[in-house]
Amino acid sequence: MIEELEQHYGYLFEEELLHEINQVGTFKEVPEGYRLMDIGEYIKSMPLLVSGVIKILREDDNGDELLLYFLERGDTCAMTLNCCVGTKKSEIRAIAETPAKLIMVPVQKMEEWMRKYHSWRNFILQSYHARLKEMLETIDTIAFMKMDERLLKHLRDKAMVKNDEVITTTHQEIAHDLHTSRVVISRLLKTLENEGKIELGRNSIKVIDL
Amino acid sequence: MIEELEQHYGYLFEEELLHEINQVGTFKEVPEGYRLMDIGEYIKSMPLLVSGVIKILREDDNGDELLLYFLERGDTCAMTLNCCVGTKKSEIRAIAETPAKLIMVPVQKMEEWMRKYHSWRNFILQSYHARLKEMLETIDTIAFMKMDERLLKHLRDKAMVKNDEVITTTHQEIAHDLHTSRVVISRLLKTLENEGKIELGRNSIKVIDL
DNA sequence: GAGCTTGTGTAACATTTGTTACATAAGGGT
DNA sequence: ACCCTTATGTAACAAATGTTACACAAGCTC
Repeated sequence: MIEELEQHYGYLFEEELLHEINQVGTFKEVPEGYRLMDIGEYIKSMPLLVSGVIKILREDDNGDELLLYFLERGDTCAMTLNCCVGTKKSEIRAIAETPAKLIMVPVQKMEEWMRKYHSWRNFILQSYHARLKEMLETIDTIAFMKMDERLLKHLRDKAMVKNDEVITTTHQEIAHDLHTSRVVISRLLKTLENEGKIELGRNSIKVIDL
Repeated sequence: MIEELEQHYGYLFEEELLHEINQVGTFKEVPEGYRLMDIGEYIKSMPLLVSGVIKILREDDNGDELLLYFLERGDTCAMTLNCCVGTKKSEIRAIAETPAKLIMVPVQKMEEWMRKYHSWRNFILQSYHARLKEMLETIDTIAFMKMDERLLKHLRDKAMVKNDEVITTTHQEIAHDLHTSRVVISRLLKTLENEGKIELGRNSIKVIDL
């Protein structure tokens, strides 16, 4: 595991902290679609994302879902950070959007490292900062944008994190992520295609002007 | 200032930290409607709210507004916390919803106290936690609820923080907070009144079943 | 190729929300 | 009392989004 650590977090953390992480952390490799965390589950460890993309979802009481944001390499889940202060249950669902590699660190170390390592404190604060900004962006999106704009943004975001202009997905899945119906998505996608912004195929969407 | 501090933060912070806050902090008292912070403004100090209610707003490029949440006594603004790590410009607007008293602490102390005081670390993490939860609730509200539900929730929230079942406001102001039009609010309010959930007056709304 | 499942296209309609326009009321100032 | 500003009520219509229903196509299995 030490190589993965050095490679992706070496520039962030002190030698000593890297050593500690290496000692108590466990390496985890998950396939696409793997559910890393679900709403109401107890959080026992926090993930440091080494590679891959994780999508973070919110669900209401009726089972309606909404995509909050994507996590990429170097990110950690801020909701997990809360474990050591407030509720220990997850408020969100985390699904591997691509195959992913993670280092899982026991949450008990959080506070100890906060005291000992300047770089860890910074990392945690940075993470909170990043997550709050992403939440703000999510709010902007759902509060101020109409569905066609949200859809196009979603496609671009997805193409971005996957690093591929061709997205492999179904209209149904997009509808879930954006919390609307499949018919609405099909309709809007067709419009976007007519406008020359995307090209539609079965199980695939090519985003033209990224 | 020391009495205010003792009274509202005494149970939270160590004696020594209280002393430091008292030394470097400045006391601030603002009237209702006072704009404490605006989007794009530079953040030089973080507020510890002693009394009153602050409303936190988001605005998009077109000047459309949306109420994010209310801050109450004992809260601080998590967006301010970011100042010492990321951007130094505010992402949000903060308006005094009631007359309010605050202690303003220079942001430079943040990191120093994070190192020195266990209670400060906890306070900061707790604040982030609370803010993230509030952001999630805001997202739930705008993503999953229809306007009539949002409106009723808003009225109840407002009655709650103001500690008064009679809300003094205009339809126009509510429309701004919920990012919709005055006509829509008037319409829905009238429906709520017919359902016996509220009583309407000029410049006032009485919430029946809190 | 027949039969199945899954994904997509589209029409017709319902509901929700937003917009425009105007009437009227409430209260303040003179 | 009269004028003015601000707040509210309501109708009529427009636009966006959600729902239901169904046709058909693509790919898979047998």
